[in-house]
Amino acid sequence: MDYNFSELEPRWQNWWREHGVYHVDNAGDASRPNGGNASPKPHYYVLDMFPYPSGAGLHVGHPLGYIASDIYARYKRLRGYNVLHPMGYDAYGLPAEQYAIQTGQHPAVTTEKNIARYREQLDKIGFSFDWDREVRTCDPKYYKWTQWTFLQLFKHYYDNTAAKALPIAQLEAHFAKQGTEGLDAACTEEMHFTAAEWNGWDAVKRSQVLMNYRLAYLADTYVNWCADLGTVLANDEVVGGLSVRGGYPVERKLMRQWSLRISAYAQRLVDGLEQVDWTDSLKEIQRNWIGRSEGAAVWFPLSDKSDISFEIFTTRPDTIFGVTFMVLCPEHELIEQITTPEKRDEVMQYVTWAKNRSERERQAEVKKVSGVFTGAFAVNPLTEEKIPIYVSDYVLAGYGTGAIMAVPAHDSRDFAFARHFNLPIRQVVSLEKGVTSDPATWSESLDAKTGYSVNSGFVSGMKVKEAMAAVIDKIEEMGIGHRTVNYRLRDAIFSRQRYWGEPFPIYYKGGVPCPLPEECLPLELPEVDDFKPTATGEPPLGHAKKWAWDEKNRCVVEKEKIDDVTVFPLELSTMPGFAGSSGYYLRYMDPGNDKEYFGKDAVGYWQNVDLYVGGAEHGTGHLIYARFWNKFLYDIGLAVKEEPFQKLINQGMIQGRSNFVYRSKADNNLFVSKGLVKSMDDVTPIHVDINIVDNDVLDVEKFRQWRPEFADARFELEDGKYVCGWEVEKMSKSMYNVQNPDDLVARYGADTLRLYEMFLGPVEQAKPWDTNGIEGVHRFLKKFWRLFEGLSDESAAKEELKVLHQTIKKITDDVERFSFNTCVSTFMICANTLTDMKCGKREVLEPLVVLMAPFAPHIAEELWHQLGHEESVCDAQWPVCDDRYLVEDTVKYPVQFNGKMRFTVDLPATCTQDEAIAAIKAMPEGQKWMDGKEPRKVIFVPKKIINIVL
RNA sequence: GCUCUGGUGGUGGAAUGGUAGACACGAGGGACUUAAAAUCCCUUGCCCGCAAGGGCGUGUGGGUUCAAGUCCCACCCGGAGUACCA
Repeated sequence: MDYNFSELEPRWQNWWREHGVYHVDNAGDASRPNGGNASPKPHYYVLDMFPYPSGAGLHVGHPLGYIASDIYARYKRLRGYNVLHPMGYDAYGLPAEQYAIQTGQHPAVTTEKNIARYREQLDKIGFSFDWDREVRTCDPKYYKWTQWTFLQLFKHYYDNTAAKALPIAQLEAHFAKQGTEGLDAACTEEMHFTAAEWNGWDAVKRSQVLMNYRLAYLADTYVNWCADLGTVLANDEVVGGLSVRGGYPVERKLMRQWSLRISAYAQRLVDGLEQVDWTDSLKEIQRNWIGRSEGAAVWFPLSDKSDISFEIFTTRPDTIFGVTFMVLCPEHELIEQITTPEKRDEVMQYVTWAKNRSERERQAEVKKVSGVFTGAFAVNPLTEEKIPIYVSDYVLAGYGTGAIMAVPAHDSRDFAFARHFNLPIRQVVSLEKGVTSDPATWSESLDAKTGYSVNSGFVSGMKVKEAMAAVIDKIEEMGIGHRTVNYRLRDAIFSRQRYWGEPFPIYYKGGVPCPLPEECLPLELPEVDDFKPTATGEPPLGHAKKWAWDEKNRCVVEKEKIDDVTVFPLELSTMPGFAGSSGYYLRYMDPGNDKEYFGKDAVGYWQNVDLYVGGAEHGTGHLIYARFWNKFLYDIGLAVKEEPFQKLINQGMIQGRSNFVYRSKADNNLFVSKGLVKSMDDVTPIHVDINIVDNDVLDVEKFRQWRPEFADARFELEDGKYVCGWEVEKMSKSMYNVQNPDDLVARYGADTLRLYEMFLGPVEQAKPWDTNGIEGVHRFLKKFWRLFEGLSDESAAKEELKVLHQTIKKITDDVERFSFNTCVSTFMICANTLTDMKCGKREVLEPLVVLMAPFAPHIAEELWHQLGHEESVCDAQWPVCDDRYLVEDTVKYPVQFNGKMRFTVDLPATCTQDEAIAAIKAMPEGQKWMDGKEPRKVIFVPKKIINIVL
């Protein structure tokens, strides 16, 4: 019987579903249908980044990571683990809403449709997902807990002393007792007040103060406003001044928005990277994004109004003797106060200009120097020198204090500014002790943190590192500054002026945001008749008729009923895409729970994700948010591990491989085969659909049918074939290089697709999709199948068992290190060898089926049952390598002379160095290369190599 | 600019300091067949040579080592991240 994948694959997929083969229980969890499985099995959690179900469906790049994780999940299960391997959908998002604006189709409808399509595609590939645990971020039963977490964030603040989140009530108690005295908490701006002041304030004032501390807070902040999307965006959603989604321009704008005080967790987010098993490059991406830098905060007083001073941050306190000017960012609040009357117009003009520039203009003109003198002077606290204060947009409002001390000799930006405005440049660091030169002759500043201080008072002669410490000590002693750490990481803007997202469980009572009672969650997304902003510029929820909170009856009511007595307006923004994806991995542990986010037993059992697989593009977004979310849930006692993802693998992007035909410029109907193109100037390359090209050979008939304008195309063929050119590009519709997995499953079967995706190369590496090799993998499966046609119960020969155990060893090692491409090769080698040996012994083939099961589950399940088993191969036992079968009597030694390999020699495994040399001397080849000389040195590595140095 | 990656046949890739190119694809040749599909066999890094054999080869140049694709230094090229972060 032939290998009939198209019959066998759907049959087993049904069987798995009917038998609930992929259903997973939490140990001892009585809420599960079968009362829980209290097995002593160790647990293992394998997770894929869940997909956003786009309208285009899956292409061949999406399942790459899913296949890898599925192999590992199945492998772990065969090794006796209780494996959690769930899947769901990141179902809220911009594209569905943009589509709704264009077509009027409700996002819920398109999302539902897209999910169905994704599911259909996923099912065909034979994954071992436990679909009973599916989550969708747009499902009220799910987003109830997203909203709930938001409320907890709203109700907590971050206590730096305790280094964790604590309830707001505790903060209120602190204020009532001692004001801000003794408080070290993360906040938007430093506040100082007494208990008496606090106790005297009314509820509105108190709520404003508390807002300064809440982990989810409402504040006027500079946000990334994208007019085309009609919403604000988080920093990681903007690249180069354009929105990641859609590529629309983004500008800075001061707006009142919800934010998450993720910066409070910056240090823990850095520290946590030490505990996880991620690639160095990904950890580096996160470290860069968090951008921790150590330095000093120093107060500089004004020279004429010494009661006014302002704080700067510097990483180079050692260069304080080289400060020749100060710079404030255009948004700095002191500008108004300090600018001298005669400079006022000029400064205000500059500030207005700088503030109105778009992000993109600013970034595009980084090299251009601009700025203006305020007329005011500061005093260098260490030198008592009077130094001018400038305003320039190269100082950013969002970092540090928005003010700097400029040391042009040792900072390239300050250097450029000084050169432009003709400001003095003073050298205070030199590479060689005491050796200086005239900075006027320099072409660039000396930025390196190495060398020695010069011209620097009491630190002159010290090494830079020592000088830094000495200056900080001095500043602290003088009480004008202190050692400090700054982070680049900004708080995450959490509002979106959008429809298709989680509504905030917040209503406004006299302008004061109030949380909905937790028992009233979820606050369901209302219906609107228009997905665009309202005429007055409100977000789409402004169109909702029933969108007000009745405090008394605790329910959502019609907007007309708003009286600001018992019925109040609800928040009109919705949450961003990362809200729902930040904690989904925890929900999978206990997806049906309607009392809690997830049960204590469930999280106690599964702990955290052992293996997380997904794209590296989430390095600065999702992976930061999720870690933050998890740490917060850890602080409030829900999560049990501080880091959510123990090990993480980034699957490489699959690029498209485009094919081209070459149209003659002289004859618009003539297409020249690639080998016959003399010069690319004579032809126009045209993208051609890869589905009508096979091994770079064009199907000319299909090409004529492909598009009407090619109906009577003529071809210049080589060897009777039209050969196409190719190039690696992004996989996209417009390049006609999108490969749909369904087509391949139909043609070769899911097992072939799975093996082929793995065979393509290392999972983590980016690689072009090229269908050319898929035949080889398919041939292998047919060969493997044929081995079973000669199935016999005879006992296997030693040599046959050796092949088996070599394979067991190699596959086990390679799966452990996620080297799935070499696993496929190993299977091929094994099948080739056994075919040559004509080995159909059950003793050999049965364990082999188990080894294959994670990779090609359908064929494995079929053969497993043909071998007489009733249970699924998923629950078989992973074979163990027995080293006894691997011992060799003889070893084929490569023999090197002076490090160059010359020939090989078969020697007994027990051979000693002297015996080996004697044997080599006895051989004609040995004599030839010895050339009558005696070895000066011999390196003999038993069972590896012999190197003779002459 | 900075950080991280990667650079090996015609192609995808293998090689965890020890025979570079496993395993595949493609290409060439052959067997079976009326023919095709399927299957099987041989050749296939480059150069010299009929062959036996030899030389050269992992981006470039140095180095460490008995031995380097692998480790170290410098440089060149591609990809990704980030970008006035004081």
